[in-house]
Amino acid sequence: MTPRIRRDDQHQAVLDAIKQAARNLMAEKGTAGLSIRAIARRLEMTPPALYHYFANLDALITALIADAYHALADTLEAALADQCDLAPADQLRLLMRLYREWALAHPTDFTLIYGSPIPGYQAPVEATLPAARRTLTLFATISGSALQQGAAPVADVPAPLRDSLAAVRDHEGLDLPLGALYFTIVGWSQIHGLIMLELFNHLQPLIDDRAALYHHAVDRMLLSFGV
Amino acid sequence: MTPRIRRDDQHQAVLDAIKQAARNLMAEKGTAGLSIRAIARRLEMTPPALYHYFANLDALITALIADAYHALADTLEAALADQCDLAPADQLRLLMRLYREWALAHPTDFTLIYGSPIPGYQAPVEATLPAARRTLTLFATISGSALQQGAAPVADVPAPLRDSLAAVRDHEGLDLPLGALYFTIVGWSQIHGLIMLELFNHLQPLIDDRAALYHHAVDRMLLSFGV
DNA sequence: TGTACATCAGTGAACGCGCGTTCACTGATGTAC
DNA sequence: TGTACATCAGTGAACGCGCGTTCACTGATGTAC
Repeated sequence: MTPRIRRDDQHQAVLDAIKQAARNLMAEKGTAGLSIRAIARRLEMTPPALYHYFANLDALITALIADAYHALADTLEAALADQCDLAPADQLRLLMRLYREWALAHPTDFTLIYGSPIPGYQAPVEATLPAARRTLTLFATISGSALQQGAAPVADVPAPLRDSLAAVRDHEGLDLPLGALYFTIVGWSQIHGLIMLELFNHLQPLIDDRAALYHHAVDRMLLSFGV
Repeated sequence: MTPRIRRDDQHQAVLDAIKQAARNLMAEKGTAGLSIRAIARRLEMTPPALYHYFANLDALITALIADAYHALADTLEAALADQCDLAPADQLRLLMRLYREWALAHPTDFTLIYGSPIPGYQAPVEATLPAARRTLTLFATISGSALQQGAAPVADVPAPLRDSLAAVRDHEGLDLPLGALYFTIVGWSQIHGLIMLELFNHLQPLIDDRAALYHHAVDRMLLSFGV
């Protein structure tokens, strides 16, 4: 028995409980539900007790954002690890389907990371960017494989984008043609639009079968890149 | 002189001032700046005075949302009216460029209508949907012309979407092939994704020349539909 | 093993703040005859 | 044109609420010798 560790475990358990309570509150009342006092109430603690776990409300939000990015990346990576015998193009298709499904299954977390900025909160980039990049590099890696096997050659990269894309590639240590990265960012942005509109109920008055819309849009987008 | 009208004008002027103050506050502090008391403070009125102009805070927000939709549609319509001699495909390109430019020039309004729902506020659909549809039908109309003149035939519409699309077409009284409406919704959603990511600063760490990214993505998307 | 001490988790009271909304009211503007 | 009345805009006080954060504190848990 190493008591020191037991105390740390306890600390970690309460910390997790706080974050979970915060997530539940957000799911129920949106980002406005995110308050020190509301969380304390739910956990039957007093508000000041939370300050043993987070320096302040912003630190809590930052942790939730990082968690959400990681949860998304974990889900996608785990699902893909099970399917590594699939053809790269199908892996890509799967990835994009899972991206949407995660967003719809975790609207709160998805809104937290990709929705409007929370009023009065400014995310410290260094704390969240690495977590955010995980999903992007996963997309990029699979895209690279898929494009290599595609019928068409990798798309030409517009000149004004080359430097930025090369910087990202080098920073992430990716071994990919720039065209694959270009495709990744454009493709990801485009499917992202469908998801955001669906998540915020702008497609609901237009289309009943939004899954079909999404899947056809994905297929069409892949096709346009020769995947 | 018809005094009755002068009083109405006065009323309208104050009403406009309230909405403008609300927009300014939102631009400065985000949606959290939207409060009866803050607006009253800025206009050097007392908070209860605002209740002569709006039943409550929600009604004010609803008005702002409807205004934003109309402002966007007005801008696009006006710009296109000046360019009706342009080839339809170029009109479409222009429209998409203007859509992004309006979003970036009016981040507050754009976030209000397309960003995360405001906590505790539920938009009454009947008050905002018609305004929202103006932009969509504009896209659809131009798309229809562009596709008619395109090299490729109009895209096949996936079966699960046909009923929904036909319902929209009939409801809006549009005289278009369903393929044009399908293209409109997919295309609009996709460019919407690029804009949302840029607006919320998710592209900034990746791409410097985001206008180039957007314009190339638009061209590529149009190409994939044979425009 | 026992004891003195440090660390940590949590409490309860309090701070100052901003919020939406209501109410009874005053005074000005417009209307009807 | 003049007067009685209705309508409207705005005030000031008050309601009850929730918020983040600080502070001095108690009591338990773990550590060092």
